[in-house]
Amino acid sequence: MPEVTRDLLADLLDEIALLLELKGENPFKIRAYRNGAEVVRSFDGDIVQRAKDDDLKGIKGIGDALQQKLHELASTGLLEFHQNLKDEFPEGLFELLELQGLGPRKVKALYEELAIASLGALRRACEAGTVGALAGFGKKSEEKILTAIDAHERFSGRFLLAAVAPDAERILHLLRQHPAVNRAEIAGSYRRGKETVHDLDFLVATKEPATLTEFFARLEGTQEVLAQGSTKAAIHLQSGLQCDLRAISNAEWPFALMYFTGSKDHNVELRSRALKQKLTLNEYHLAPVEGAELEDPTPKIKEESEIYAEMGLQYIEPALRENRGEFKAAEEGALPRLVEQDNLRGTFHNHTTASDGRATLEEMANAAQELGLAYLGISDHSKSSFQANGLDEERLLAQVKAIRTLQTKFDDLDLYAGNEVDILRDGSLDFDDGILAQLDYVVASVHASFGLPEKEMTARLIKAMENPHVTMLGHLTGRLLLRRDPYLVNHEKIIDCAAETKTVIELNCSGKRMDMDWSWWRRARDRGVKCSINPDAHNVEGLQNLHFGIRVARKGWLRREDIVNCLSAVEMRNWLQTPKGQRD
DNA sequence: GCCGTTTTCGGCCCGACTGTTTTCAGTCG
Repeated sequence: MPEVTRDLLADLLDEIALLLELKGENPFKIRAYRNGAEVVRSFDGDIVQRAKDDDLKGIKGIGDALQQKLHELASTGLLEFHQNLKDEFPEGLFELLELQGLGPRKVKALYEELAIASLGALRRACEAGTVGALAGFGKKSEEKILTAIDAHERFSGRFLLAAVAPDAERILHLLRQHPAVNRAEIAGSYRRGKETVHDLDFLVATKEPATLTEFFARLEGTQEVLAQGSTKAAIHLQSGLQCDLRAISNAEWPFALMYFTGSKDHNVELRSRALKQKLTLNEYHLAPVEGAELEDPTPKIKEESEIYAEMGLQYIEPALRENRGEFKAAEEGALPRLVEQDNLRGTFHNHTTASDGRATLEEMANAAQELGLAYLGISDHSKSSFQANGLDEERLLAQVKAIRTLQTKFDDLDLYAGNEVDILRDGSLDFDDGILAQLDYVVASVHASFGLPEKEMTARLIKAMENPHVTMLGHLTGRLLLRRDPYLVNHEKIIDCAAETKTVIELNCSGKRMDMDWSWWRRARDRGVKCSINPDAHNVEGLQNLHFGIRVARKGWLRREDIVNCLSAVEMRNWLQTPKGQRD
């Protein structure tokens, strides 16, 4: 039986939704399952235990049917309803659904009419012309499907935030320079600060929309034009990244910016709130519903914030727009003042050539100074990470000495000597306390034995956090975005333990990690856990990732006061000298 | 399948683009 986790419950509900779509079920039933998955993902509490105990009553979005199914799944690890559904379709259909332009209806038709159930079979059928003969398909469809299969094979379809940022900012700059453009912005998940994006959504306010879609379709670096109309265009860049453009008028700007920023769930909630005020909201206006005796607020709204104001809400920052409690907070005027890039004063988890870094201690220090940081912590790997040339006791103590010596060359940059110490399989640490006590701080991380069951992995991390020398926990789940799944950890228990032991949790903002995930930070914050935004830099450029760390921290509702590396140099010195258990 | 300060039944957000169609279905966001 697979281990039952929150993600397992949520993913299974999503999969049911997909299967029901293939069956052609009632779309609202499908939505109910998708919504249920989201409720499970964002539930504040031990949803797995609640499901096991059949104690889900009263959770909004989880009705009788989902309660029963979640209970069955959590207590047995299986769900008969899901198994039966799954048996109706071959596995390969899921792959077909990932293709651009193919939805459940078309996949269903291909399967039922032509028995196509794999990418290979689909490619052959398109090449043979049998797909084009199908009702609802034609010559063009065959070509598009073949192109989509090619794209699918080349790219997984998602990209790291850090990887798309250069293209994103380049194109935004070009749009803003265009003489017919009044305003331009990148909306979508990029604006919301998601750690990976599927595409980039550009928005321009202009009097000449068709000129802009034309301009956009001819951008340098374009591999292929997917669509080009009078107000909308879509391209594939050579990197495989899809970029969409919407061209709208000045008057529509605030509505379109909000609409295309999403998230989808945020928009749905906003629209339904508008309806309760007898207003209808879309990407063009906020207008009274038909028959309502109300003044149309549209003409006076010039900025996004005024839409929220009109609906009696505090302005909700894009980072928070995930329908995870931001509406309730905005209603109560209780939204946090989010941390900003300027608030950051230093950083801790960084490597040098002493282990697997590519820059020397001195190069890293110079780079930190150039970035305007007030302090820099060095934490190379410990001896068990032999693959990363981890330091043994002798080399570590020599490094501490080197850091103290280098410090004499810097007046306005404090250097801290730390270590990224391996948490061994049983939760003990790679160095004994006598060694750790000689360091300014310690990051404790897992680098091996990823496959432990959740309970053991959680106990392993908790044991490490209970060590008084462990300042912070490094990359909590070890995930590598788009490459390696996180190992199993009970986030709730880790967060509670961090609060109790005053252990900081790292927000590892290496582009491929962004770990702990943004969705957990609000909970951690509410329990008084502090965050350290660390780039896990292995070279000088790696320090730049702090910028993305701030974006993800904002997404996690974090304020300046929740982040230890927003402390000033003096405050940090005091903080590190205070025994762990007595720290704020 | 979920939900209820209009409702326990009848709603559930909505518009642009494409291709296959002659008025619309499917997909996407």
